[in-house]
Amino acid sequence: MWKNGLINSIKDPNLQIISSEIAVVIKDKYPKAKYHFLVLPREDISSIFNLTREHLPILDELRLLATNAIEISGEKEKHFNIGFHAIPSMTRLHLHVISRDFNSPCLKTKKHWNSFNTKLFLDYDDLYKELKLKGTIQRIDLTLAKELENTPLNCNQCNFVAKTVPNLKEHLLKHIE
DNA sequence: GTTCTAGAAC
DNA sequence: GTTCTAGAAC
Repeated sequence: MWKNGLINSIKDPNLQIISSEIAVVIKDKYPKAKYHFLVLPREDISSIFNLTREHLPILDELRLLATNAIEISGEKEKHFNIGFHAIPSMTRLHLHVISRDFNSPCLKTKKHWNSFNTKLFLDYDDLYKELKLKGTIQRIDLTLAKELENTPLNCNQCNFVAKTVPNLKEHLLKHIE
């Protein structure tokens, strides 16, 4: 089943960037930017909705490995989005670590873009705070989710609004030196 | 999550 | 006529 793809990827040493006793960093199979890593716990936590306060130390570890992976890439951490999808498709909790260029042939749809550039993307710090405060992560409202998926294609680096996905991708190239 | 592709949009 | 999006996949 495709939903289990990530769990198989963890086991493949060829895909691993770095790992610890607690978690593993792999390259996303379909990277949506120049750098796109996933940080997954070894513990079988299926998604953000299964998290409790007991897992806060694991989140700390995921965040630490995210920083390590970025260091290996040679880029600056401020050029990355670090967080979780509010509506994950694949099982096994995974922290996205993605460079803000979004320059990749695998970025193809409006939903792809909006999943990283609207409230469909939960910043690590915000999720961490919610978990600490409430002890659980609230599921996003389905109607709101649909609205967010259909948000106009706003550039993440200026106030340009693209008409189509190819139009956005062409525009994003201007922000790359 | 992706692939495929019908038909909408241009 | 070509580009682009969006829904089914048994």
